[in-house]
Amino acid sequence: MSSDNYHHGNLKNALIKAGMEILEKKGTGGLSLRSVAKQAGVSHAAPYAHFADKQALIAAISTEGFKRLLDKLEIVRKMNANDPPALLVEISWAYIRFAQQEPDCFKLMFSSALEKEKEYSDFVKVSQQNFRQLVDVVEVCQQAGILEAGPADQIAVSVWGTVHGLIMLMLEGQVPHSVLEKYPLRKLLLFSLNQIAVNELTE
Amino acid sequence: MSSDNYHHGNLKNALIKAGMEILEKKGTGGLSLRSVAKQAGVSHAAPYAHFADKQALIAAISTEGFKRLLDKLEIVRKMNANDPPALLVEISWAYIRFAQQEPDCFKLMFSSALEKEKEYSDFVKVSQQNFRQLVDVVEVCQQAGILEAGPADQIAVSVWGTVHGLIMLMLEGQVPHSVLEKYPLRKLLLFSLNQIAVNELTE
DNA sequence: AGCTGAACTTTACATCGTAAAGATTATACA
DNA sequence: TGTATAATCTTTACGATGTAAAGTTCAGCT
Repeated sequence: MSSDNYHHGNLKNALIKAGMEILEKKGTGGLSLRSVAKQAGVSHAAPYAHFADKQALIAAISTEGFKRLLDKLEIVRKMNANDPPALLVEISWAYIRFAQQEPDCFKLMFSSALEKEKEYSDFVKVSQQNFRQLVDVVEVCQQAGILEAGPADQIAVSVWGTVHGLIMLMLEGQVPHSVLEKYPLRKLLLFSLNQIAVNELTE
Repeated sequence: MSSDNYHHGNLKNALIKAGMEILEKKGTGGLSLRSVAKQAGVSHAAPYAHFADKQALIAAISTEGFKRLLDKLEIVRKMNANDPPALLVEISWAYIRFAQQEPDCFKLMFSSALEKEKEYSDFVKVSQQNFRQLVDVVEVCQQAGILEAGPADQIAVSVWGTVHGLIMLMLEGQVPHSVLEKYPLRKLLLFSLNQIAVNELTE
């Protein structure tokens, strides 16, 4: 807090924050250990006091991204708790919006952890939390009769995959322009969700 | 052909091939320009005679991966041309199998090109070709009554997203073990496709 | 006050992408 | 056929990167 040079006090979190800032400004390409250290105002080897290697820092940044995503989804979930059709649509839409607003962070979250089978237990934990929330939503929708009965975890994977695949193809520029001109992203999402839902979801 | 040191003869393709080999053996982390050059038996700067920079080589490798995927899908498409339900299932399954067999190549294909808006026209071309094939399959399935009528390109995005998202979440280790133990991947695929299909798809 | 260990810096090194200049070969044109 | 020119490849060089090792500073305990 007071001292300047040594014992930053909370360098670990400062590095994660610095990493997210660089990710926003410079994208994945600019995310080097040294640049993160510089952004946090410490020497280039300082991160090694808190992270085993670059992968570990990346994992921590991904975990932070996951937490932010979780928070956003949670808010949407509470706001639409007693309107299951809207819940399904809006939580999916929030997922997509997050991916659009922080594309580099989002891509990092889904392209890092398994590099080596190092556990990164925080990452696994928040990932599981995310899935559990999704299963909850599915169960609510099942009880409301807008998703078919059956194993909620299996349906959750199916729904998640559909939404995740859509935004991924989008971010990678795989969805042809001709399609995007005709149907805005929100329409594509609604359409895909309607493939899954038993009753029609509308705006 | 004959001379050894200079004028390799077909270095461009040799580099692409070398890149795919390294991708299989060492994964994305081992894919450096220098390692690719060494694998092809040339000096580390030789690739610059054929590729503008590393990104361009990566794009070429991705394009080659896309071609291989396209070939596999084409074979499956021809084998199941007059059995639409099997066509839909098997071409999706082939997509997933490819991703499982060459995960690093697959991930590269869907995580590179847009780095800068450099055109990489070959990549765009083969990507469009892939989408067109998918639209064809969708239309066949619509005519057979196993996919609902409507704009085929929109449905194609939906189907592709579903399959792509499923295997992506899988490769990134996001699908909980508990789910995988209960339902093998093929079952999860069938389940997801059945969410979309109007008539039941079976084995 | 002095010891100990954690947090941070400095130095060093191998590897990376890439630029520049030199060497070698193929090709086009006289 | 001989030679200029361009294409292909090598060599050398440089800055940036990840990381190891050793040195420095500081907090807290005895």
